[in-house]
Amino acid sequence: MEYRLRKITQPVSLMETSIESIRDAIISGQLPLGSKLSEQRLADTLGVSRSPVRDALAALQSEGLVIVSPKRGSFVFTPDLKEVDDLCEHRCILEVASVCRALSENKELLIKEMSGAVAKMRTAIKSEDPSSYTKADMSFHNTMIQCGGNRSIAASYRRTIGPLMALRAHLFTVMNSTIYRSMEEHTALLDACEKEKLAVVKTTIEQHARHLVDAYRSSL
Amino acid sequence: MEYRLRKITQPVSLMETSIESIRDAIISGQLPLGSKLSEQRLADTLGVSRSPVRDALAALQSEGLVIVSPKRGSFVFTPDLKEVDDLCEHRCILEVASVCRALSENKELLIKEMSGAVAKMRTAIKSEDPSSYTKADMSFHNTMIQCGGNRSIAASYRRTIGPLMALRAHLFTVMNSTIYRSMEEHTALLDACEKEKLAVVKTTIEQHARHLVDAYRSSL
DNA sequence: ACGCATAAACTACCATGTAACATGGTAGAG
DNA sequence: CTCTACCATGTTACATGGTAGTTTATGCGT
Repeated sequence: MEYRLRKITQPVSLMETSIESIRDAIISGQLPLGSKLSEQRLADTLGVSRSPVRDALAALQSEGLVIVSPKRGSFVFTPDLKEVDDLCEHRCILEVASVCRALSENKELLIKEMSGAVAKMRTAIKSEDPSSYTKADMSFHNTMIQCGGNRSIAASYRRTIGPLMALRAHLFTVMNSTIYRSMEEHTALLDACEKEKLAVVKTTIEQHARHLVDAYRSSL
Repeated sequence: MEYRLRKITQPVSLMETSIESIRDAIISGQLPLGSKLSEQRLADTLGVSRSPVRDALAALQSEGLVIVSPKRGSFVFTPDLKEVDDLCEHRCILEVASVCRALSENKELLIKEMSGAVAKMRTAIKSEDPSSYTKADMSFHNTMIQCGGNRSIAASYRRTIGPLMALRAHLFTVMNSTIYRSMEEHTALLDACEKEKLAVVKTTIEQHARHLVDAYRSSL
């Protein structure tokens, strides 16, 4: 007999939900860069005590989304150009390495997932849904990392991509005008992967990342 | 008017001290892999309350040295072979990328610092001081990362190298027999950097990292 | 002796209290 | 007007107690 009962979802800790909440608020741009984050105010807003909020802020600090200044307060990160550049270079390195490994060990899955993400991006553009496009974009890049099969790199990528996603949201008006170029680069990257042209893969990824730096520079 | 007063160094937070303490105990092998870490016991041992210990364990979890299992307890990490392999591959990628950038932008400093570390290693071997050798080894590798000049990569490297250092300590009896080979590889790497033979740099770093995986595999 | 239920011990999670520290404004002395 | 000390306020670092979930020990019946 099979019971039609929903599996009991183990109650996630308040700290986890706090992390999600605050991270989403930062990445979505709801909390502006550099804005102050008071433990007490966040706790009141989220309806929990200061402890899980405090733990969450510490975790988000290790993700680079928050900087806590001892005895002074916590703030949403505010990168300078050098930091954005560093983040993008780091991201490129991880993506290129992962894709290379994925192509040699997991090519079918990689192509399949990338194609799916590209399709979703296409429909998002046709229906003019920037939010869907962003989601598909993130899953496209996550696919490259996941198919690489290296958990250490995947964990590092998660901790590195947060600030870039937040920046992307904050620069969205700028990025929006370049959405077609972004689309083209994704398809070019998929094509290069299918044909296993590693050099093209590398330059395409680097080009793709450079545009975020350019956008940030021009926004200053 | 100039006051002849020494600037007051603000006392480091208890959390920082706790992190250092616990990390050192893990990396030095004082706390065996997989051993249980009770907040209460650590707090009693360190003479502080549970709060800074809790914060420290959370931070060490993000470094990969500790895993906390909700409501069950915290434990020193216990990697399987795949994880060690992933860590080493990740490390190689970061080191190779950093050295390439360092060679093109900061070569003099890189060579100078690497030479210094190699010299220290040499004297450590002559005086049969494994502890000094390990320190010099770590500063050798840190130099490669620091001279790369990418802070994002440096932060990621810090979070990745911890478990490998701990493993190294736990495998020390095995590693000890290969200390001469390790020494040779470091000098070979320095030589390749001086001559800017990037391909040699890459293969040497990969070879160097592989030995840790091999040592761990043979210890199972 | 063995399986099972129950209790006890242990754990981290969370709430809250306290005190030290940082900062900005303001009144008073010069 | 300027400079200084004081004070009010806001913030975190840390301590501590309660609670709920997990593991281990224990006792009981078979």
